Amino acid sequence: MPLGTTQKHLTIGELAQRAGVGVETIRFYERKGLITQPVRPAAGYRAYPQDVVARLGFVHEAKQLGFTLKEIRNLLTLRDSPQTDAAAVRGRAAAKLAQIEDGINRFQRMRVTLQDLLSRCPGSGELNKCSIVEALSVSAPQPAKRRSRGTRGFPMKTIDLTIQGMHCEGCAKTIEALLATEPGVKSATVSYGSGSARVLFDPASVDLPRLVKAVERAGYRVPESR
Amino acid sequence: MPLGTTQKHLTIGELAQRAGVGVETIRFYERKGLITQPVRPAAGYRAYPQDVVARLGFVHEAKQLGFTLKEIRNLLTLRDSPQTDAAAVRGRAAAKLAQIEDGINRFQRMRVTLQDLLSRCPGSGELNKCSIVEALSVSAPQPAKRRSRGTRGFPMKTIDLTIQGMHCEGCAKTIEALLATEPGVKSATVSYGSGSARVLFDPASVDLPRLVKAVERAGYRVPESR
DNA sequence: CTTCGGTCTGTACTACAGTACGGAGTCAAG
DNA sequence: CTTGACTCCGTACTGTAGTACAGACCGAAG
Repeated sequence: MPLGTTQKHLTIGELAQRAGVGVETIRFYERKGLITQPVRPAAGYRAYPQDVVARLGFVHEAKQLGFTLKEIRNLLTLRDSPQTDAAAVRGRAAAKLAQIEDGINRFQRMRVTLQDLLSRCPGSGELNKCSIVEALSVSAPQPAKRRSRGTRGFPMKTIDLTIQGMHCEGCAKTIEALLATEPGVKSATVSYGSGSARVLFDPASVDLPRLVKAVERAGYRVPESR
Repeated sequence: MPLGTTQKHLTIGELAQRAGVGVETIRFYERKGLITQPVRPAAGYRAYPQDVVARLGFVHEAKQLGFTLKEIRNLLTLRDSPQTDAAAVRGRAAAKLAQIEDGINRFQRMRVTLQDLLSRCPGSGELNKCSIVEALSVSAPQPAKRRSRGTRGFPMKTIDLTIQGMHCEGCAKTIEALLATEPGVKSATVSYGSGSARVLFDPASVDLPRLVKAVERAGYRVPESR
């Protein structure tokens, strides 16, 4: 048995091991107020009660959900005080959800643009023919601030299109990217195996014949069945 | 007219204005190697040719696509040398796309968990009845290191699963997110209209019965056809 | 000729989540 | 009683993308 009287207490190293983090991290969390300074019986060595392991588990889980350490500290403070109402915690979680959804939307926009650029860039050859360099070189920097979001509320629908003429997963990827660039299309997945495309779109603004034409222009066939 | 002989050259302030960034930012980019030190005719003042505006536009656009400044510097270096092949740029863009898709998946997993927690937490009342606090308090930290990347090279395949019991697009979204959290699943799209899920997965690591079970646990039926 | 704004350099600071290190002290086992 | 592992504290450093500021210098207009 190490120090800390019985097995009722843990040294910082033991705690770190059980919590799956580094020793330095625990002291860092202490500085940040996530865990309180434990009692120090033996010559200044920290002696932790076991429930701190669970506390660190809480920190770990909350981190997985995207909470920052500062937010986790607040969450823990709420949890520690018995008169806290669940609504307080719920509110924090809802706010974090909103943040995450914002993040997803930002990423999704990048993804669509990149897919589009990739689909139009030849695999090799002269640089100035590459859509990527070209698109980025479009100099349209705003001297003033620009704000213009929108697209809240989602009456999104899904549709499947049969596609003929694909000969590998690569073709599927190409069509996917191509569809994603069309106005009104939120996302598109194409399966080579089943020879079909699934498109998530806004029925108010999408132009179906246009989508079909775009796919056909790329060298594939879209039978008019649906 | 300010200094810099004619309007052929810009002072740092003018450049900053046209590019829509701060003066400090331009000098910061210079330190980072994104733009080269311009000539200094008048008493050490930087005099920029106009094409630097476009260069800063490139930086701005690339940032929007998620490239870091370091990556943008490499992109610019490629663009600056005439013998660069488009494949080099394409490769960078493809890598960034993969990173972004990773990010989307991570966020999506957070989103699902948070939505789930929120749906089960009462709007108010005693804290210990709140699913959020409860779920986070589950102490299951790994004592050992967990490393298990891999997944480079992509023998990804697509599969369609029939799903019964959905009653709106919301159900589809739920299943989508749920599938995305399973190991080996790269992405999943579910169509309420056609009652099926399309899963992009790594055949080497995915556990199909596990996926089916996950969907069934959520209250839907998956006929064993395929 | 003075003043006001712009520019110069270098360093320090922000947020985020840790990691690393030096030098000292301590614990338990051989 | 020595050795090796552990712990202490404080500070400095990582990477990302800037922002802020001090003190000096410069150019043009009143």
